[in-house]
Amino acid sequence: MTPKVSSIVEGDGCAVRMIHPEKIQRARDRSIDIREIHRLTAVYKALSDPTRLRIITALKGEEMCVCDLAAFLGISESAVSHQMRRLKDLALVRSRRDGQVLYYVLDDDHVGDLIDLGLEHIRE
Amino acid sequence: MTPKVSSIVEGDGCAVRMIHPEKIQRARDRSIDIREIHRLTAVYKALSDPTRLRIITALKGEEMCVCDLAAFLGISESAVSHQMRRLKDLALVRSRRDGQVLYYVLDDDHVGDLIDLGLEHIRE
DNA sequence: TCTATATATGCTCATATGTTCATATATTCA
DNA sequence: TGAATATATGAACATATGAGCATATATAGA
Repeated sequence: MTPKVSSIVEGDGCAVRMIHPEKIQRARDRSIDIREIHRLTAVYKALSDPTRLRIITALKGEEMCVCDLAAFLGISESAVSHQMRRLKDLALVRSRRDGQVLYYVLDDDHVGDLIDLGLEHIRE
Repeated sequence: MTPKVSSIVEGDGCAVRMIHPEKIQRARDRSIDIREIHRLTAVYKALSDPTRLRIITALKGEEMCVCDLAAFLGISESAVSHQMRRLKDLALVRSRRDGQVLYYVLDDDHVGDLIDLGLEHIRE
């Protein structure tokens, strides 16, 4: 099969080369809304850092406070706090205050599931 | 419940503050091997960029070549090629050559599952 | 109110990342 | 073999990111 190049000219005047216009059209048809793409990448980004991933796997078991997470991870409490803020902004964790201590928990089972599925992938 | 701070001194001579030593121990007990952590973060990192995520969702439907992906995404073929290399290094895609054209496919159903689960998470 | 403790925040720096441009490689066809 | 096409690669650059330090806020207890 010899593919034939078809070129179209876009609105901005730039020629765009495409070999299979129908494939491109189908890709557009099944594409996910760009806002969802960005929210999705934000979630994966949260899981894409070793520190954050270790935090999340730790929280998969039970709630923990900043101080204990810092001891578990071997990094400063400030660094943990920065990461917790990110995770909180993404609604992956939520906190519960008991006196001076903030306990963090996973906000959602999906997060744990994502990690389990990822593990399954790399272990196969 | 008033937590009591216990401090231990680590091998390097630094005092580490911990409120719940038993929580830290349990977190250690259930912790994932650090090598797996890094492989896992690499996979999530692959999904954490809008361009790559759109590439993967496009390939969820059918195989596509660099040229068509570039047209679909609206970015240069070089940029696509760089990303395909990353995805290939992570074994998320594989390629099939037909003449001058390289067709990429998802190498693994898990990747698609990861995305579906992520979508479920953000849509709930 | 004053002090101690637990966590958060702003700033900064080193490093990582994504894209572009120019160039290289690989394949097809004349 | 030489030209054209499809993709890959390397260097450069702008931006993003994670962590540390200093400082701020919040809560508890004296």
